[in-house]
Amino acid sequence: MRDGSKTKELIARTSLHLFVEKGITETTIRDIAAAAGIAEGTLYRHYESKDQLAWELFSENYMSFARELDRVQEGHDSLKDKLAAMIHRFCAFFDRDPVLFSYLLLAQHHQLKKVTPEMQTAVTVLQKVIAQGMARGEVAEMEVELAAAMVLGVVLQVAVFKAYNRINQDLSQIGETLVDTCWRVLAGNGTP
Amino acid sequence: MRDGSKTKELIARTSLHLFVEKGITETTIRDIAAAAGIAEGTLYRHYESKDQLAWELFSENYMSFARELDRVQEGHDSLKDKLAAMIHRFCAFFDRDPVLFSYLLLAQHHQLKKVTPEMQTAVTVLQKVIAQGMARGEVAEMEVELAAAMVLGVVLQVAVFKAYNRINQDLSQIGETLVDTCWRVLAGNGTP
DNA sequence: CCACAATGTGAGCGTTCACTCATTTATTAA
DNA sequence: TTAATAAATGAGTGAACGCTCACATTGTGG
Repeated sequence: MRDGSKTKELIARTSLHLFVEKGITETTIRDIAAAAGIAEGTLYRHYESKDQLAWELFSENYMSFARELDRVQEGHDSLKDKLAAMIHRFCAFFDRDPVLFSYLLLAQHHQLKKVTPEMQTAVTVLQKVIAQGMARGEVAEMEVELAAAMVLGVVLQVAVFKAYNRINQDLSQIGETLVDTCWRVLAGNGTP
Repeated sequence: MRDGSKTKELIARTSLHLFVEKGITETTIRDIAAAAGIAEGTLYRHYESKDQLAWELFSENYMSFARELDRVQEGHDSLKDKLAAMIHRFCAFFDRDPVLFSYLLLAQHHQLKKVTPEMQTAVTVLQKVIAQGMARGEVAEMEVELAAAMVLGVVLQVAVFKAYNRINQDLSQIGETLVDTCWRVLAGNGTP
Protein backbone atom coordinates (compact mmCIF):
# COMPACT_ATOMS: atom_id res chain seq x y z
CA MET A 1 0.00 0.00 0.00
CA ARG A 2 1.13 3.49 -0.75
CA ASP A 3 1.46 6.18 1.88
CA GLY A 4 -1.79 8.13 1.88
CA SER A 5 -0.35 11.65 1.88
CA LYS A 6 2.14 10.78 -0.87
CA THR A 7 -0.76 9.64 -3.06
CA LYS A 8 -2.65 12.86 -2.40
CA GLU A 9 0.40 14.84 -3.40
CA LEU A 10 0.77 12.75 -6.54
CA ILE A 11 -2.85 13.44 -7.45
CA ALA A 12 -2.37 17.15 -6.78
CA ARG A 13 0.75 17.42 -8.93
CA THR A 14 -0.59 15.29 -11.76
CA SER A 15 -3.97 17.00 -11.94
CA LEU A 16 -2.46 20.48 -11.72
CA HIS A 17 -0.24 19.59 -14.65
CA LEU A 18 -3.19 18.35 -16.69
CA PHE A 19 -5.42 21.27 -15.71
CA VAL A 20 -2.81 23.75 -16.88
CA GLU A 21 -2.15 21.75 -20.03
CA LYS A 22 -5.69 21.01 -21.18
CA GLY A 23 -8.01 23.02 -18.97
CA ILE A 24 -10.17 21.69 -16.18
CA THR A 25 -13.32 20.90 -18.15
CA GLU A 26 -11.28 19.01 -20.73
CA THR A 27 -9.44 17.00 -18.10
CA THR A 28 -11.45 14.00 -16.93
CA ILE A 29 -11.09 11.99 -13.73
CA ARG A 30 -10.03 9.10 -15.96
CA ASP A 31 -7.24 11.26 -17.42
CA ILE A 32 -5.93 12.10 -13.99
CA ALA A 33 -6.14 8.54 -12.72
CA ALA A 34 -4.37 7.19 -15.82
CA ALA A 35 -1.63 9.82 -15.69
CA ALA A 36 -1.05 9.27 -11.97
CA GLY A 37 -1.18 5.51 -12.34
CA ILE A 38 -3.96 5.09 -9.79
CA ALA A 39 -7.59 3.98 -9.91
CA GLU A 40 -10.41 6.48 -10.24
CA GLY A 41 -11.81 5.51 -6.88
CA THR A 42 -8.55 6.37 -5.15
CA LEU A 43 -8.95 10.00 -6.13
CA TYR A 44 -12.20 10.12 -4.21
CA ARG A 45 -10.47 8.89 -1.03
CA HIS A 46 -8.53 12.17 -1.04
CA TYR A 47 -10.85 14.68 -2.69
CA GLU A 48 -14.60 14.64 -2.42
CA SER A 49 -15.18 15.88 -5.97
CA LYS A 50 -13.46 17.20 -9.07
CA ASP A 51 -14.72 20.65 -8.17
CA GLN A 52 -13.07 20.49 -4.78
CA LEU A 53 -9.80 19.25 -6.27
CA ALA A 54 -9.68 22.03 -8.85
CA TRP A 55 -10.68 24.61 -6.28
CA GLU A 56 -8.07 23.47 -3.76
CA LEU A 57 -5.29 23.68 -6.35
CA PHE A 58 -6.52 27.05 -7.55
CA SER A 59 -6.81 28.66 -4.11
CA GLU A 60 -3.49 27.14 -3.05
CA ASN A 61 -1.84 28.87 -5.98
CA TYR A 62 -3.43 32.17 -5.11
CA MET A 63 -2.47 31.80 -1.48
CA SER A 64 1.15 31.36 -2.51
CA PHE A 65 0.76 34.47 -4.67
CA ALA A 66 -0.53 36.31 -1.61
CA ARG A 67 2.42 35.02 0.43
CA GLU A 68 4.70 36.24 -2.35
CA LEU A 69 3.15 39.68 -1.99
CA ASP A 70 3.79 39.57 1.75
CA ARG A 71 7.45 38.89 1.08
CA VAL A 72 7.47 41.84 -1.33
CA GLN A 73 6.78 44.08 1.65
CA GLU A 74 9.84 42.68 3.40
CA GLY A 75 12.25 44.25 0.96
CA HIS A 76 12.52 42.10 -2.17
CA ASP A 77 12.28 45.18 -4.35
CA SER A 78 12.75 43.84 -7.85
CA LEU A 79 9.72 41.57 -7.55
CA LYS A 80 7.81 44.40 -5.93
CA ASP A 81 8.63 46.76 -8.77
CA LYS A 82 7.67 44.16 -11.31
CA LEU A 83 4.38 43.43 -9.62
CA ALA A 84 3.68 47.08 -8.96
CA ALA A 85 4.21 47.97 -12.60
CA MET A 86 1.96 45.17 -13.76
CA ILE A 87 -0.71 45.92 -11.23
CA HIS A 88 -0.52 49.65 -11.89
CA ARG A 89 -1.44 49.12 -15.51
CA PHE A 90 -4.11 46.65 -14.49
CA CYS A 91 -5.61 49.24 -12.16
CA ALA A 92 -5.21 52.16 -14.52
CA PHE A 93 -7.10 50.42 -17.26
CA PHE A 94 -9.82 49.33 -14.92
CA ASP A 95 -10.11 52.89 -13.59
CA ARG A 96 -10.31 54.35 -17.06
CA ASP A 97 -13.09 52.12 -18.28
CA PRO A 98 -14.39 49.38 -16.01
CA VAL A 99 -17.20 48.48 -18.39
CA LEU A 100 -14.89 48.02 -21.35
CA PHE A 101 -12.50 46.16 -19.09
CA SER A 102 -15.17 43.74 -17.97
CA TYR A 103 -16.39 43.44 -21.51
CA LEU A 104 -12.96 42.48 -22.77
CA LEU A 105 -12.46 40.11 -19.89
CA LEU A 106 -15.63 38.21 -20.45
CA ALA A 107 -16.76 39.16 -23.91
CA GLN A 108 -20.23 37.82 -23.42
CA HIS A 109 -23.31 39.12 -21.75
CA HIS A 110 -24.33 36.09 -19.73
CA GLN A 111 -20.85 35.68 -18.33
CA LEU A 112 -20.81 39.37 -17.37
CA LYS A 113 -24.02 38.83 -15.46
CA LYS A 114 -22.46 35.95 -13.53
CA VAL A 115 -19.43 38.00 -12.51
CA THR A 116 -21.14 41.23 -11.58
CA PRO A 117 -22.03 40.36 -7.95
CA GLU A 118 -18.46 39.34 -7.15
CA MET A 119 -17.14 42.41 -8.88
CA GLN A 120 -19.39 44.62 -6.79
CA THR A 121 -18.21 42.91 -3.62
CA ALA A 122 -14.65 43.53 -4.71
CA VAL A 123 -15.33 47.18 -5.37
CA THR A 124 -16.95 47.54 -1.95
CA VAL A 125 -13.98 45.92 -0.22
CA LEU A 126 -11.68 48.10 -2.27
CA GLN A 127 -13.47 51.28 -1.28
CA LYS A 128 -13.33 50.31 2.39
CA VAL A 129 -9.63 49.58 2.16
CA ILE A 130 -8.89 52.86 0.43
CA ALA A 131 -11.13 54.90 2.73
CA GLN A 132 -9.71 53.46 5.94
CA GLY A 133 -6.21 53.41 4.57
CA MET A 134 -6.41 57.08 3.66
CA ALA A 135 -7.94 57.96 6.98
CA ARG A 136 -5.13 56.38 8.91
CA GLY A 137 -2.64 58.23 6.76
CA GLU A 138 -0.17 55.38 6.93
CA VAL A 139 -0.57 54.02 3.48
CA ALA A 140 1.35 55.15 0.43
CA GLU A 141 -0.63 55.61 -2.74
CA MET A 142 1.17 52.77 -4.46
CA GLU A 143 0.40 50.45 -1.62
CA VAL A 144 -3.28 51.18 -1.83
CA GLU A 145 -3.12 50.51 -5.53
CA LEU A 146 -1.26 47.30 -4.86
CA ALA A 147 -3.84 46.13 -2.42
CA ALA A 148 -6.70 47.28 -4.57
CA ALA A 149 -5.35 45.51 -7.59
CA MET A 150 -4.79 42.45 -5.49
CA VAL A 151 -8.38 42.25 -4.39
CA LEU A 152 -9.85 43.22 -7.72
CA GLY A 153 -7.38 41.20 -9.70
CA VAL A 154 -7.78 38.04 -7.73
CA VAL A 155 -11.55 38.28 -7.52
CA LEU A 156 -11.76 38.88 -11.25
CA GLN A 157 -9.37 36.03 -11.87
CA VAL A 158 -11.50 33.79 -9.72
CA ALA A 159 -14.58 34.89 -11.60
CA VAL A 160 -13.00 34.19 -14.96
CA PHE A 161 -11.62 30.92 -13.64
CA LYS A 162 -15.11 29.94 -12.60
CA ALA A 163 -16.68 31.02 -15.86
CA TYR A 164 -14.11 29.13 -17.91
CA ASN A 165 -14.14 25.99 -15.89
CA ARG A 166 -17.73 25.87 -14.68
CA ILE A 167 -16.81 25.43 -11.05
CA ASN A 168 -19.60 26.03 -8.55
CA GLN A 169 -17.62 26.70 -5.39
CA ASP A 170 -18.38 29.76 -3.29
CA LEU A 171 -16.18 32.83 -3.38
CA SER A 172 -16.73 33.95 0.24
CA GLN A 173 -13.95 31.81 1.72
CA ILE A 174 -11.17 32.94 -0.56
CA GLY A 175 -12.58 36.47 -0.41
CA GLU A 176 -12.10 36.69 3.35
CA THR A 177 -8.55 35.41 3.21
CA LEU A 178 -7.81 37.94 0.51
CA VAL A 179 -9.10 40.81 2.58
CA ASP A 180 -6.95 39.60 5.49
CA THR A 181 -3.87 39.47 3.30
CA CYS A 182 -4.79 42.82 1.90
CA TRP A 183 -4.81 44.33 5.37
CA ARG A 184 -1.51 42.78 6.26
CA VAL A 185 0.08 44.20 3.13
CA LEU A 186 -1.36 47.62 3.92
CA ALA A 187 -0.55 47.76 7.60
CA GLY A 188 2.57 45.60 7.81
CA ASN A 189 1.29 42.42 9.44
CA GLY A 190 -1.07 44.33 11.73
CA THR A 191 -4.76 43.53 12.01
CA PRO A 192 -7.51 45.97 11.05
CA MET B 1 -46.85 21.42 -42.27
CA ARG B 2 -44.90 24.55 -41.52
CA ASP B 3 -43.03 26.49 -44.18
CA GLY B 4 -39.42 25.34 -44.12
CA SER B 5 -37.72 28.75 -44.13
CA LYS B 6 -40.07 30.05 -41.43
CA THR B 7 -39.04 27.13 -39.22
CA LYS B 8 -35.37 27.87 -39.80
CA GLU B 9 -35.92 31.47 -38.84
CA LEU B 10 -37.82 30.37 -35.73
CA ILE B 11 -34.92 28.13 -34.73
CA ALA B 12 -32.44 30.93 -35.35
CA ARG B 13 -34.35 33.46 -33.27
CA THR B 14 -35.12 31.05 -30.45
CA SER B 15 -31.61 29.66 -30.17
CA LEU B 16 -29.97 33.08 -30.37
CA HIS B 17 -32.17 34.18 -27.50
CA LEU B 18 -31.21 31.14 -25.41
CA PHE B 19 -27.52 31.40 -26.32
CA VAL B 20 -27.40 34.99 -25.16
CA GLU B 21 -29.42 34.19 -22.04
CA LYS B 22 -27.64 31.04 -20.85
CA GLY B 23 -24.56 30.61 -22.99
CA ILE B 24 -24.07 28.09 -25.75
CA THR B 25 -22.62 25.22 -23.75
CA GLU B 26 -25.43 25.50 -21.22
CA THR B 27 -28.10 25.56 -23.93
CA THR B 28 -29.05 22.08 -25.10
CA ILE B 29 -30.74 21.00 -28.31
CA ARG B 30 -33.68 19.93 -26.15
CA ASP B 31 -33.89 23.45 -24.71
CA ILE B 32 -34.03 24.97 -28.16
CA ALA B 33 -36.55 22.46 -29.48
CA ALA B 34 -38.81 22.90 -26.44
CA ALA B 35 -38.64 26.70 -26.59
CA ALA B 36 -39.35 26.74 -30.32
CA GLY B 37 -42.11 24.14 -30.00
CA ILE B 38 -40.51 21.77 -32.48
CA ALA B 39 -38.95 18.31 -32.28
CA GLU B 40 -35.22 17.83 -31.89
CA GLY B 41 -34.91 16.13 -35.23
CA THR B 42 -36.38 19.15 -37.01
CA LEU B 43 -33.42 21.24 -36.01
CA TYR B 44 -31.14 18.88 -37.90
CA ARG B 45 -33.11 19.43 -41.11
CA HIS B 46 -31.94 23.03 -41.07
CA TYR B 47 -28.56 22.93 -39.32
CA GLU B 48 -26.12 20.08 -39.55
CA SER B 49 -24.90 20.48 -35.98
CA LYS B 50 -25.12 22.64 -32.89
CA ASP B 51 -21.67 23.99 -33.74
CA GLN B 52 -22.84 25.12 -37.16
CA LEU B 53 -25.96 26.74 -35.73
CA ALA B 54 -23.98 28.69 -33.12
CA TRP B 55 -21.35 29.63 -35.64
CA GLU B 56 -23.87 30.84 -38.19
CA LEU B 57 -25.60 33.05 -35.65
CA PHE B 58 -22.28 34.39 -34.40
CA SER B 59 -20.81 35.20 -37.80
CA GLU B 60 -24.12 36.69 -38.94
CA ASN B 61 -23.95 39.09 -36.01
CA TYR B 62 -20.40 40.07 -36.87
CA MET B 63 -21.25 40.51 -40.50
CA SER B 64 -23.95 42.98 -39.52
CA PHE B 65 -21.37 44.74 -37.36
CA ALA B 66 -19.08 44.94 -40.40
CA ARG B 67 -21.96 46.31 -42.50
CA GLU B 68 -22.54 48.86 -39.76
CA LEU B 69 -18.92 49.94 -40.12
CA ASP B 70 -19.39 50.28 -43.86
CA ARG B 71 -22.29 52.62 -43.26
CA VAL B 72 -20.06 54.63 -40.91
CA GLN B 73 -17.94 55.52 -43.94
CA GLU B 74 -21.02 56.90 -45.68
CA GLY B 75 -21.36 59.79 -43.25
CA HIS B 76 -23.15 58.61 -40.12
CA ASP B 77 -20.60 60.41 -37.98
CA SER B 78 -21.96 59.97 -34.48
CA LEU B 79 -21.72 56.22 -34.71
CA LYS B 80 -18.27 56.57 -36.24
CA ASP B 81 -17.11 58.78 -33.39
CA LYS B 82 -18.55 56.39 -30.87
CA LEU B 83 -16.90 53.40 -32.48
CA ALA B 84 -13.66 55.23 -33.04
CA ALA B 85 -13.44 56.21 -29.38
CA MET B 86 -14.14 52.69 -28.24
CA ILE B 87 -11.75 51.17 -30.70
CA HIS B 88 -9.07 53.73 -29.91
CA ARG B 89 -9.01 52.65 -26.29
CA PHE B 90 -9.08 49.05 -27.36
CA CYS B 91 -6.08 49.61 -29.60
CA ALA B 92 -4.17 51.77 -27.17
CA PHE B 93 -4.34 49.17 -24.47
CA PHE B 94 -3.35 46.43 -26.83
CA ASP B 95 -0.42 48.54 -28.07
CA ARG B 96 0.76 49.30 -24.56
CA ASP B 97 0.89 45.71 -23.41
CA PRO B 98 -0.34 42.98 -25.73
CA VAL B 99 0.79 40.27 -23.35
CA LEU B 100 -1.15 41.66 -20.42
CA PHE B 101 -4.06 42.29 -22.74
CA SER B 102 -4.12 38.71 -23.91
CA TYR B 103 -3.63 37.52 -20.40
CA LEU B 104 -6.61 39.49 -19.17
CA LEU B 105 -8.67 38.34 -22.11
CA LEU B 106 -8.04 34.70 -21.60
CA ALA B 107 -6.62 34.41 -18.11
CA GLN B 108 -5.36 30.91 -18.64
CA HIS B 109 -2.37 29.43 -20.32
CA HIS B 110 -4.04 26.70 -22.35
CA GLN B 111 -6.63 29.09 -23.71
CA LEU B 112 -3.85 31.49 -24.69
CA LYS B 113 -2.18 28.69 -26.59
CA LYS B 114 -5.37 28.00 -28.52
CA VAL B 115 -5.73 31.62 -29.56
CA THR B 116 -2.13 32.38 -30.45
CA PRO B 117 -2.20 31.13 -34.08
CA GLU B 118 -5.27 33.18 -34.92
CA MET B 119 -3.81 36.18 -33.15
CA GLN B 120 -0.64 35.92 -35.21
CA THR B 121 -2.69 35.75 -38.40
CA ALA B 122 -4.54 38.86 -37.30
CA VAL B 123 -1.31 40.70 -36.58
CA THR B 124 0.07 39.73 -39.99
CA VAL B 125 -3.07 40.93 -41.74
CA LEU B 126 -2.92 44.10 -39.68
CA GLN B 127 0.68 44.80 -40.63
CA LYS B 128 -0.11 44.28 -44.32
CA VAL B 129 -3.05 46.62 -44.13
CA ILE B 130 -1.05 49.30 -42.38
CA ALA B 131 1.98 48.91 -44.66
CA GLN B 132 -0.03 49.05 -47.89
CA GLY B 133 -2.33 51.71 -46.50
CA MET B 134 0.60 53.92 -45.61
CA ALA B 135 2.31 53.33 -48.95
CA ARG B 136 -0.76 54.43 -50.85
CA GLY B 137 -0.93 57.54 -48.72
CA GLU B 138 -4.71 57.57 -48.86
CA VAL B 139 -5.50 56.43 -45.38
CA ALA B 140 -5.87 58.66 -42.37
CA GLU B 141 -4.26 57.44 -39.17
CA MET B 142 -7.59 56.99 -37.46
CA GLU B 143 -8.88 54.86 -40.28
CA VAL B 144 -5.94 52.54 -40.04
CA GLU B 145 -6.58 52.22 -36.35
CA LEU B 146 -10.22 51.58 -37.02
CA ALA B 147 -9.45 48.85 -39.49
CA ALA B 148 -6.74 47.41 -37.33
CA ALA B 149 -8.98 47.31 -34.31
CA MET B 150 -11.68 45.76 -36.44
CA VAL B 151 -9.52 42.88 -37.53
CA LEU B 152 -7.86 42.36 -34.19
CA GLY B 153 -11.00 42.95 -32.21
CA VAL B 154 -13.16 40.63 -34.19
CA VAL B 155 -10.58 37.89 -34.39
CA LEU B 156 -9.98 38.10 -30.67
CA GLN B 157 -13.70 38.12 -30.07
CA VAL B 158 -14.05 35.04 -32.20
CA ALA B 159 -11.21 33.40 -30.33
CA VAL B 160 -12.78 34.17 -26.97
CA PHE B 161 -16.15 33.06 -28.29
CA LYS B 162 -14.61 29.79 -29.33
CA ALA B 163 -12.76 29.31 -26.06
CA TYR B 164 -15.88 30.01 -24.01
CA ASN B 165 -18.23 27.90 -26.01
CA ARG B 166 -15.92 25.14 -27.18
CA ILE B 167 -16.83 25.52 -30.82
CA ASN B 168 -14.54 23.82 -33.30
CA GLN B 169 -15.36 25.69 -36.50
CA ASP B 170 -12.58 27.12 -38.64
CA LEU B 171 -11.62 30.78 -38.53
CA SER B 172 -10.33 31.10 -42.09
CA GLN B 173 -13.77 31.73 -43.62
CA ILE B 174 -14.73 34.61 -41.37
CA GLY B 175 -11.13 35.85 -41.49
CA GLU B 176 -11.26 36.37 -45.27
CA THR B 177 -14.56 38.21 -45.15
CA LEU B 178 -13.14 40.44 -42.45
CA VAL B 179 -10.09 41.33 -44.51
CA ASP B 180 -12.39 42.17 -47.43
CA THR B 181 -14.51 44.42 -45.27
CA CYS B 182 -11.38 45.94 -43.87
CA TRP B 183 -10.18 46.88 -47.33
CA ARG B 184 -13.52 48.34 -48.28
CA VAL B 185 -13.47 50.52 -45.17
CA LEU B 186 -9.93 51.64 -45.93
CA ALA B 187 -10.31 52.30 -49.64
CA GLY B 188 -13.98 53.27 -49.88
CA ASN B 189 -15.53 50.23 -51.54
CA GLY B 190 -12.48 49.68 -53.79
CA THR B 191 -10.64 46.39 -54.02
CA PRO B 192 -6.99 45.94 -53.07
C1' DC C 1 -0.77 -14.40 14.32
C1' DC C 2 -5.03 -12.20 14.26
C1' DA C 3 -8.44 -8.55 14.08
C1' DC C 4 -9.29 -4.24 12.43
C1' DA C 5 -8.66 -0.05 10.07
C1' DA C 6 -6.91 2.46 6.21
C1' DT C 7 -6.17 2.58 1.53
C1' DG C 8 -6.57 1.04 -3.33
C1' DT C 9 -9.38 -0.98 -7.21
C1' DG C 10 -12.19 -0.89 -11.38
C1' DA C 11 -16.55 -2.50 -13.16
C1' DG C 12 -20.62 -0.37 -13.29
C1' DC C 13 -24.46 3.17 -12.31
C1' DG C 14 -27.10 7.09 -13.48
C1' DT C 15 -27.27 10.95 -16.02
C1' DT C 16 -26.57 14.15 -19.82
C1' DC C 17 -26.27 15.27 -24.47
C1' DA C 18 -25.67 15.58 -29.47
C1' DC C 19 -27.31 13.21 -33.00
C1' DT C 20 -30.04 9.39 -35.98
C1' DC C 21 -33.72 7.07 -38.30
C1' DA C 22 -37.99 4.63 -39.14
C1' DT C 23 -42.34 6.41 -39.33
C1' DT C 24 -45.99 9.77 -39.81
C1' DT C 25 -47.86 14.01 -41.69
C1' DA C 26 -48.27 17.69 -44.96
C1' DT C 27 -47.54 19.63 -49.75
C1' DT C 28 -47.28 19.53 -54.58
C1' DA C 29 -47.70 17.78 -59.41
C1' DA C 30 -49.97 15.12 -62.69
C1' DT D 1 -57.51 11.22 -56.60
C1' DT D 2 -53.12 9.52 -56.47
C1' DA D 3 -48.26 9.13 -56.51
C1' DA D 4 -44.11 11.36 -55.19
C1' DT D 5 -41.59 14.48 -52.52
C1' DA D 6 -40.50 17.30 -48.62
C1' DA D 7 -40.86 18.24 -43.72
C1' DA D 8 -41.57 16.96 -38.99
C1' DT D 9 -41.41 13.75 -35.25
C1' DG D 10 -39.55 11.73 -30.89
C1' DA D 11 -38.05 7.36 -29.12
C1' DG D 12 -33.75 5.51 -29.34
C1' DT D 13 -28.41 5.20 -29.72
C1' DG D 14 -23.98 5.50 -28.24
C1' DA D 15 -20.52 7.92 -26.06
C1' DA D 16 -18.74 10.64 -22.23
C1' DC D 17 -18.36 11.64 -17.60
C1' DG D 18 -18.57 12.17 -12.51
C1' DC D 19 -19.09 9.31 -9.02
C1' DT D 20 -20.10 4.81 -6.08
C1' DC D 21 -19.45 0.51 -3.87
C1' DA D 22 -18.41 -4.25 -2.96
C1' DC D 23 -14.24 -6.30 -2.68
C1' DA D 24 -9.03 -6.76 -2.46
C1' DT D 25 -4.71 -5.40 -0.53
C1' DT D 26 -1.69 -3.49 2.77
C1' DG D 27 -0.42 -1.67 7.18
C1' DT D 28 -0.84 -1.65 12.45
C1' DG D 29 -1.75 -2.54 17.48
C1' DG D 30 -2.58 -6.12 20.73
